Amino acid sequence: MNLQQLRYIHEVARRGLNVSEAADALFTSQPGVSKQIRQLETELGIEIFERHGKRLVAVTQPGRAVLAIAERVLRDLDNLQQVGDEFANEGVGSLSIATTHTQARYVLPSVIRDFMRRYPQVKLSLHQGSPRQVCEMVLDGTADIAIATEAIADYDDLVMLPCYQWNRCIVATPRHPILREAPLTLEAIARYPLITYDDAFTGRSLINKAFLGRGLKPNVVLSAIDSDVIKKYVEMDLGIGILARMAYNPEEDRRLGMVEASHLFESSTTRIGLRKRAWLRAYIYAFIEGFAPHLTRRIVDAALAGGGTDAGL
Amino acid sequence: MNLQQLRYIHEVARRGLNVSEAADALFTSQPGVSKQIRQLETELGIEIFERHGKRLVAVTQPGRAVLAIAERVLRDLDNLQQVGDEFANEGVGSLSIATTHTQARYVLPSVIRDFMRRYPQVKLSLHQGSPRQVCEMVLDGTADIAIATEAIADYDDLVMLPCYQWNRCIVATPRHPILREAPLTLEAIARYPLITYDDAFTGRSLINKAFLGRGLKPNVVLSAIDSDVIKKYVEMDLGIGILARMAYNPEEDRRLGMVEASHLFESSTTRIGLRKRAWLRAYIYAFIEGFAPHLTRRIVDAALAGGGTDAGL
DNA sequence: GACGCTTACGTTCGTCGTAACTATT
DNA sequence: AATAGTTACGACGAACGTAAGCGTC
Repeated sequence: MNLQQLRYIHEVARRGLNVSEAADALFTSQPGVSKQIRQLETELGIEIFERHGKRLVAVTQPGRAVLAIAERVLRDLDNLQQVGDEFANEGVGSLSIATTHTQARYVLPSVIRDFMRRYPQVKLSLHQGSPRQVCEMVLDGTADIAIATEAIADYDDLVMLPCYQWNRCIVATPRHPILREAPLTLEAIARYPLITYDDAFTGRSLINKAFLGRGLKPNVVLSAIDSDVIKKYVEMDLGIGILARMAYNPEEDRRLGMVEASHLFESSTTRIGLRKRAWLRAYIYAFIEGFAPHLTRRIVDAALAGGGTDAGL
Repeated sequence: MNLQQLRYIHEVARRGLNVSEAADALFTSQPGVSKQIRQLETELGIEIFERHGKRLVAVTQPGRAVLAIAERVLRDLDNLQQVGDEFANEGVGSLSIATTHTQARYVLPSVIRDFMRRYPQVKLSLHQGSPRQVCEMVLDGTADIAIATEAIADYDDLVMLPCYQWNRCIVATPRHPILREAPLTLEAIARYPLITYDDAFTGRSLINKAFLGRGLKPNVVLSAIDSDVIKKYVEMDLGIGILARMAYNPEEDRRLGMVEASHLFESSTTRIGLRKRAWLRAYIYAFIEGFAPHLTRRIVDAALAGGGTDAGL
């Protein structure tokens, strides 16, 4: 048994049981991969892949178990490399963050500025995507950490740590009557054309839920995946906007009026997502703590090791 | 990086940093081990071991991290082998149980009889030891599962699953006055010479606690590690015995009188201990469920994966 | 007939073990 | 002086790549 064999079966499984493709991806020859796989199967005394004649057509039941363990081993090898990098060159390295627009634009800038000041030698990269994409980037190693609000619970191999809670506000053109409603109600909001986030983004699900709970059918005329688009169209008076509170800045957004709407919606929790059992470089812990001060190294470690999710909050 | 290297550093660390000894244990040459370790260190870019001249004297800080991960990888390789064995030969294999006297003698016999009937092809072995030894047998792979009551909480790499609760009784010669005390009190018990379990065995800690809680100083004239010894000396009227309730059998123990004492002591919980993230053969799940019916495969798997300990009960 | 996996074979690279050497206690 | 680890070197074996063969779609 050796590591190559584990890499091979993993890649073959990942590539839809196509050995040739896997071989290419691993920069080696197809017969080599084929042979190593058979060898592993012989050694373990089981078939990992089901074959129709010569073609691989499925993963057997023991194969699934083997693949699951193999994957864990490969992740751990990654972790070993990480440990090496960490100590060989403390403070030097890279940090890849996958996140959504709202976080990247309105929440992270100050955190990142502080982080870059403290770790000038860390190459930071920011990948933007949907909450789902963001999680998958972490799973496949493209990113080290994910930051998002939605759709982020259903990955077995991710640990999700709550960072902060936030709620929404209503924005409209400065003299819009909605700004003078007191008290502000969902019914009042539902009377106007609405502009807000796309489904699956930035807590949109809780917006839907609130209206649904009162039997209201909001007239969403435009759904965007980012706050800036929403603001732009609200400025043009296409409708009123439901915006994440942190996306409104009285100085920048002088052309918009704003009223708090926290009492109308459940608050959303933004979370950090990490690969389970990952080994993190020291500066990653620092970044996390910079973003969510209650997430100390101790707490993060505990969550990474066990399954305990909602530590803190 | 390869698996040998991980095996080497693990064995060297385990053997007190003695490379020659590790080489012997791994049936290979000392220079080979030495070289592979250096190679791994070079590849990772760190020192795993601290050297004084040529001698290894300590594990460095990164070394600790590396060793921890390496160990996990090696365990996973073990698991792979297990998966192979399981599917290659379902129902054939071995099961090694590490436990203490009380369990082996009074609780397990019926469980094991049923198990052997159902899995005649499984070679069963029973290892007896102190609770601490029992846990260590599981950690180093000598045993698959540990069953014990005491001192079983403080191993990070073990998952402990509660199986059943039990309490104590008092045994004495048939006409002993303690048998007629009503209600039975700790004060009454403390008046007589006592025979009970050794510290660190069979819930002794809770016996101490009960007396201490009432400010009593029991006169323990003999502490044994097994129930049979206790009974024997109680028969000889050297004192009265505090015994695990399940160790008294009215038919076998006709020469002893017994009274319940559950109301005097906290009840103890006997637990099964498993290595975290172990891959278990199907019959092991069956054995566990035979012993503690609430510990279904689902529950055991959940506990093995995460850290969640006291599932059930 | 095109694509995809396996078998066969020669080359290469890596690992292992022996022996000689050096450092530590 | 003895014990323990490193360096050096030669031999073996395992893995790889190329080329040809066979099955499946």
